[in-house]
Amino acid sequence: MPMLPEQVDYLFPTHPALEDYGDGPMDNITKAPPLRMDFNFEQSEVKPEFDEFCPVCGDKVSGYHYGLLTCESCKGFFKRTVQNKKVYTCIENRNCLIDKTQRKRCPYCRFQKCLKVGMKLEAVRPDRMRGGRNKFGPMYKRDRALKQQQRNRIIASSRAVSAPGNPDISMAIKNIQAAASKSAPLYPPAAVVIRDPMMNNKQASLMNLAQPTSLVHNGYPSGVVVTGGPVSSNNHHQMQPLNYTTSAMGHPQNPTSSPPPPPAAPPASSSTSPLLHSVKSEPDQTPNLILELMRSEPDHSQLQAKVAAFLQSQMSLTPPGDFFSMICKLADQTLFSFVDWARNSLYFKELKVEDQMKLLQNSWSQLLVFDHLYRQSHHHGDGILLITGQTIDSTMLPIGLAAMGMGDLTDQMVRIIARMRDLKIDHKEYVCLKFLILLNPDVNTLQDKHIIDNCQDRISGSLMDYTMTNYPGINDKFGLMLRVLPEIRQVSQRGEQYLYSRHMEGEVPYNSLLMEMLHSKRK
DNA sequence: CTTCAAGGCCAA
DNA sequence: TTGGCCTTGAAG
Repeated sequence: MPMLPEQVDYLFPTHPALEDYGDGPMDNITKAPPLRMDFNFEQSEVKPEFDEFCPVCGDKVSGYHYGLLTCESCKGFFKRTVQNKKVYTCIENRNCLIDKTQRKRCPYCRFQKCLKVGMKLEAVRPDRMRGGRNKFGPMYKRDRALKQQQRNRIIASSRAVSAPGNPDISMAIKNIQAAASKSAPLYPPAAVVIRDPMMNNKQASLMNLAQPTSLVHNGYPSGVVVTGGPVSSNNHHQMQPLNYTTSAMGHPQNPTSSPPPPPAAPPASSSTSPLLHSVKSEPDQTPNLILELMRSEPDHSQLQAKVAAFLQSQMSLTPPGDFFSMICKLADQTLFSFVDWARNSLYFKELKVEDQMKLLQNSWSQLLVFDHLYRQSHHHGDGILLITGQTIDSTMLPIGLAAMGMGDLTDQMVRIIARMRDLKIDHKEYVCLKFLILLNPDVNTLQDKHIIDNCQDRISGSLMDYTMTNYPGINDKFGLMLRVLPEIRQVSQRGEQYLYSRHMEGEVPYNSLLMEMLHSKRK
């Protein structure tokens, strides 16, 4: 058990279970802007209230109870426990999972979790007086205001991250979510930031390491460095191996992007493949379909700068050294960019909203993993390269993974990166594979499965043409690339498990698209 | 007056 | 014992 915080002493000095109280993050409550998938972005005042989930068990929140938003049952449980000075014991290892279905199983762990998420003992009245208000009233009010503020901030940032010509990602998500809310109830985003005191030191040092020494600092106060923006193209040398480029036809959205990378194999060899000539665009031996797919690509420099700027804006809102929260926020922003990308991309944008929703729910984590691993496969320096262009110390990342029996997840990712590197997957292939991940015809109950089937075939065909033409030296590159995808899927599924575990421990920082996606599948 | 977070009640 | 619903009463 973590150390007792000083606050507990005056909170409830007489409670018999006191020595077991967790690290009650009393003042940590809720850096948690709700961002429901079916949230009304335009009219956020319509009903933002309690559209959240209990941080203890995930049930629906009924209001503020004893310091924070909880469900009715945990409110009652907490009240009974404190009023009656109940002492529970755990018959397991004091780490029982508390969720809506299992919360009755172990009152010991349930109460510990109540304390851990920040329910306040002193809000239970010793005199049992009814009605009225207590000293937490103003706090609830502040919290409400803070949530609203955060909500607005997220809306703003999601808009900022979206592509210049298509600024309304909110609308996209709203549309998609409207469909989702009919079918799949969404699960509990945590309302509370729980910091792991055991981790703070390591995390703090990690954040220090996160500053890429070679990048310009731009005068920001801490941590985040904005790189690779439209006017600082000389600062993103770390991204150069990424081959983030549009095709030779010159995409209008990418006026500042770096020059196209030479294919690993000489394009001249393509002339030996006369069968494919009819689908080739002459200048770079790329099938027209792939050039079309490339048009949907966001401008990387802008995306990088915007995500980095968002991260910077979040630094002040995140407890210092809370590395995990920052990574979640980073993933969240990346996810926003993927939703926006999908929404505006060839084929996908023509699909029914219900199908779009299902495809995104199926693929979001794979897209995140694939994007991340692709980036690493082109990164040859030390550490892990983030979408912002920063690098972090890779030795610090498996924190928590090993403890959850996922230590080999890192190994698996390293292996996949090595394979991707061997295969020399370039940016056009990356884009094709992204589409293949997104447009998965095997997702259940798709209305337009045949269309998606057809898209898969066309993209696969073009990708095969492209690899055979441009990488004749790599035997069956196409087939080998496709064989990476199941592994990506496996990693993403385990990643979701990991995220879910952290979430159930109340450690995922804020209600986010990330959490909504995570829960949309679990139902 | 309304709001809403306390405590209370009681069927399951 | 649980948890959904009810009653209360100070704050605004």
